[in-house]
Amino acid sequence: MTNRTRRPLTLRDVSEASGVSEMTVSRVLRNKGDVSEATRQRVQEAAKRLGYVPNKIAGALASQRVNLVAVIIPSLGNMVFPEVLSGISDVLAGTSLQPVVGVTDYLPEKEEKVLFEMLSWRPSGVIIAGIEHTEASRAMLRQAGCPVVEIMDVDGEPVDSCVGISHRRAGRKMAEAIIDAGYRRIGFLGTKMPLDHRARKRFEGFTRTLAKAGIEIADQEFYSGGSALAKGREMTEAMLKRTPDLDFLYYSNDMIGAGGLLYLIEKGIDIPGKIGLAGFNGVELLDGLPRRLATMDACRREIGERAAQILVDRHQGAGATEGQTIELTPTLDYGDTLRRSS
Amino acid sequence: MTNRTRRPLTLRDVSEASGVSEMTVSRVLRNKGDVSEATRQRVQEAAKRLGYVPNKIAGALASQRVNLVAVIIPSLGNMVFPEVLSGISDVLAGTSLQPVVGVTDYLPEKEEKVLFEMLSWRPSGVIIAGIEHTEASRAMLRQAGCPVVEIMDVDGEPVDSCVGISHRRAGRKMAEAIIDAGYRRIGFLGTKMPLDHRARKRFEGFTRTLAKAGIEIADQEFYSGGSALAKGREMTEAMLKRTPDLDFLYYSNDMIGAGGLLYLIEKGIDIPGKIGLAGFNGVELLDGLPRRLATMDACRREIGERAAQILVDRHQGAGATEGQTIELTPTLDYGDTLRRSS
DNA sequence: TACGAACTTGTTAGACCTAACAGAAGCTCT
DNA sequence: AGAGCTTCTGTTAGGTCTAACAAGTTCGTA
Repeated sequence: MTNRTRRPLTLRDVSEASGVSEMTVSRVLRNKGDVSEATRQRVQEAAKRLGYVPNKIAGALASQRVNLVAVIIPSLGNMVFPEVLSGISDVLAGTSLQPVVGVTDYLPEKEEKVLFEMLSWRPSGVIIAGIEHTEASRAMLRQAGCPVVEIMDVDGEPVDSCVGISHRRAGRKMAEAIIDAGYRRIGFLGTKMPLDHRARKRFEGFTRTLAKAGIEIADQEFYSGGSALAKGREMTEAMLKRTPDLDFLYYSNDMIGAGGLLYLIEKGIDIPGKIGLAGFNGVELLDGLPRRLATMDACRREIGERAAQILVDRHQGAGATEGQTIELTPTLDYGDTLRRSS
Repeated sequence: MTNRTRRPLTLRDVSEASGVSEMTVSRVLRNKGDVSEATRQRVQEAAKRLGYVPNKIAGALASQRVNLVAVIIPSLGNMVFPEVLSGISDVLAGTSLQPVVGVTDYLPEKEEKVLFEMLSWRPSGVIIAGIEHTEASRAMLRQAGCPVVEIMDVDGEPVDSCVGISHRRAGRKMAEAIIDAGYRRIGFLGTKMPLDHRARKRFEGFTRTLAKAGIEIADQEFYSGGSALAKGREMTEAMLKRTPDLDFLYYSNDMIGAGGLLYLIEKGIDIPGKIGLAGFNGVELLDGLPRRLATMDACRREIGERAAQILVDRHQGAGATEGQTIELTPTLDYGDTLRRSS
């Protein structure tokens, strides 16, 4: 049906095929400006017949508009960022904006590279995870000439706008709930990632609050690599062997928490009586476990939505405020593994 | 430090700042062509000082080269596609090519839209999940003027190249293993997704092979939405209540399989003696379960790598063959939930 | 000294599209 | 009839960069 030429089609081909100027074809294809119904029909028919696909490269250069939003996140390998992404996509779906994602693997140098790469496409906005960046990255963001939204975390100085939760506060809140429930011998299990600032801040908020109550972390262990679920299991076993009198385990993410939970259930240990557990993130996965792990929802979807909405508003020029910070409040879910204080 | 002008910088700004022509600046910035060391230094210094970020839009238009690879997948919401993606990224990381991903949500119309969108950026290659597409999508792929690799599935007629496994064969292989192990009353649990062709093909291969051995699926149930782990649990419970004499459950994916496994362990049922279980995909998650679910690895990472490699080869023009199909062979992992035949 | 090669830089002409304006044709209203 | 609209289409001039070629410079050598 469609002809099999190798030369890519241009507006000119469509204009010749339909006997009007390139400009008119452009107007039809973008639904912009007045074109008579008859002409519109003819042009559309020709474009479809030829299989013409507009060249956005040229369009973007000419119009100085690239309806792309750069979304820069550390990883796709756990459920947290895909969920943020889906919040973003949903909001952008109703607009002319389109997300393009880049992954940094939690490496600042890679973030710098990805950011540079992205900015060289002159996007209409940037959504970037975290509030800690290299000085070069911050300079690029400042110079970008488009709205920038830093997400996930609000503990720090954003370049422009910011949507997230306070991880320090989240750590604090969890510590308070644990203390109120009467637990005293507390172990911490987390990832060995000095560059995961959010995990670090939660840990800081957590330990600081315990310290104020005169409690010190009784044991801690960090892992890297491998299946999080398996690691949670192994680390829990190891830690309880080492420090058998622990009465609470706080995991830096739900996945390792789930591993620990499964291990303890298997061992027939009384949860949350003899030992309490909590994770972080509120991943959907937890719904299917034999018992629901206590966790704290990080508002991931909403973060994505709000961040995207900021860009949409500012794109439309609607007196949208520059530099606003939106702090969301994570909710604590006691699940079945954390005693209630009362 | 950097000046805070709103007007975006161009080559001209750098050329004026360093006193050479735009062309020379371009050469320095792309590391192409001979430029004296002295000039190179001066230009680089100026570019850095101004904070210049090249405009790829213009570059791509002028050079007729866009080093982007469109990667089109149905979803980011389970572990399978991120793993394919990471295979792709790893291979492309060593080249000038860069992946850009689009998500279709298993919707053919959305696939068409995403594909159109992607092609309008004139990518250097397309990697697209699945081998079933609308006629319009197939036409676009044929016309794309760049290499196309369809991935995950080889049961069908690819437009160009193809890397994947045969899901029919995978279903058959699993059925054979189950029959060999002596199971006879078999239940199937899957997703309610008429558009997930790969799951459908596995199911077909599975039932057909059972039929040849004179066995019919004793019960089946399909779900949609919700936490897969929880669904697996619920469906397993419901099915065993309805059809208590089942001696095997085949799940269309590992996540619901894991849910079923946890449920059965909880009930203290003898696995794989009284009842056997198997899933599909070989997700890393399974490593952390109390028992390892039988599964079949779908070679996801390797599929991503091979697909990317094809594009790289063809991009380099290396007498790379057009239209090749690479069929990988999934391996059956008996885990702890499927008796061995011998 | 003149010639060619090697190296370095500049000039010109696009790549394909859109913004802005210009012009033609038809209409309404006084 | 002519002014003033509206509706439709075309023309021109970019947007920013790169390919291809042209031209200058330096150097070694016959």
